[in-house]
Amino acid sequence: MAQRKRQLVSNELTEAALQLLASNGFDAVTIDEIATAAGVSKRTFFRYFASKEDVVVQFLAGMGADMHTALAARPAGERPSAALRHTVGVPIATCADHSDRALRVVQLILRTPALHARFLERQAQWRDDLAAELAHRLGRDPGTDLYPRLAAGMALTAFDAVLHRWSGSDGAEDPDELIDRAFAVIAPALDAV
Amino acid sequence: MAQRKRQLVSNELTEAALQLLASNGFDAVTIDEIATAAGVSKRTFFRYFASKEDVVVQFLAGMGADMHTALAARPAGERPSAALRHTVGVPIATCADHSDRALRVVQLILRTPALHARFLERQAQWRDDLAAELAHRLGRDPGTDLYPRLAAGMALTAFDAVLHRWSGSDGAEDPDELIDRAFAVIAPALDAV
DNA sequence: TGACACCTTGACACCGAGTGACAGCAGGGG
DNA sequence: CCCCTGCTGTCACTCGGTGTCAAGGTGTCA
Repeated sequence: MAQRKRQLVSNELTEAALQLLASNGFDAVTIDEIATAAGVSKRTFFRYFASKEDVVVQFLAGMGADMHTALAARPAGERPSAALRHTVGVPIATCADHSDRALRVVQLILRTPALHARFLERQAQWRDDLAAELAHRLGRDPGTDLYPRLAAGMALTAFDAVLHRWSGSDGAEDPDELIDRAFAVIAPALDAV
Repeated sequence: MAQRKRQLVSNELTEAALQLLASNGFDAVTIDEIATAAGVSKRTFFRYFASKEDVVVQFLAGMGADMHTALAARPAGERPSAALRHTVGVPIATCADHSDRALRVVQLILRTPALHARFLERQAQWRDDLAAELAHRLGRDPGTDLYPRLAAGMALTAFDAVLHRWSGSDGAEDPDELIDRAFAVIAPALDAV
């Protein structure tokens, strides 16, 4: 009961925030306005989201965990380029599925410096997680070997480039094809011993 | 005359900020404290720096421009891996030269989420600049070709990994050797047609 | 049904980052 | 000597974010 109500209020808040921020710009909207639009108080907003950026970036919250589990689930002997391509494919597929909303959110993030910074911070966290998983997967020591961190960074660089192009083309370009082209570029480095 | 005084106040502010932030932590120091320590008012602080993060991150301000000009100065026929390795070598050399101060600043940035986010934002700007220069250099169209953005991203991934290791080892590891090892990993992708 | 505990909420006060406006104070040139 | 310019401190203000407290709804047990 209480859980469902919490989820309801959270959705209401996210809905109001996304609509207001996307149409008026990030800085022109105050948290009081978002909260009022959702029918709650400013104090309640901060009981659901840690910051103004959070209500937007949390939209991409599960992606990190999704990628980590996706990488862990790949067959053991698979080449790193293939494993990472499927890993990065997970959040991209999520975007493509909800392309209407995801596109608006991504464009808002990439165009707003404060949001972009938070997004990059989250990506850095993803990179650390993927690097740890890769090191474990390949039996490499992350303390002395640069490869895991570099490989995870390259995969996320590809992810970022694809996202950038996808948002720049207003969703016209096919994300899956873009990933394939990006991984064709970085694969030689990922698979070289 | 006025210019020299401006520079003097700016240095005073940076000095006070770096010392206070490094010893007390980013969140525990207010701008009033920094300004008072430098002998000016809070309002004057904001006439020199746009934000609390800025006073730390601006320490790395020139690096972006330095890398851009360094890349533009490389011989035309040089392989991308070699050109980018020298490009990334510039800010690393700057760090190594002022290793005492640079190390403290980098460690502060990597350990403080707000600073890390701003730093990543700045790196993203560098990547855009380097990608544009690379595209111009190689005669590629950045509108359709993913390579320039990916190559710049990989080079900065290497930069980031090196910085991380350098700061994690308290400056014990040799940055130049770390870059060489990192570029040995990513070079196959940079130089593949 | 009533009493109790628990959770959520709004109201209020508060702090710190950041900005706009204004007045005062230096120095440099006429 | 005066005026113009640039820098500065003060003040008042907005907004993001947090701690506290009292009030209201809900579920449980007797």
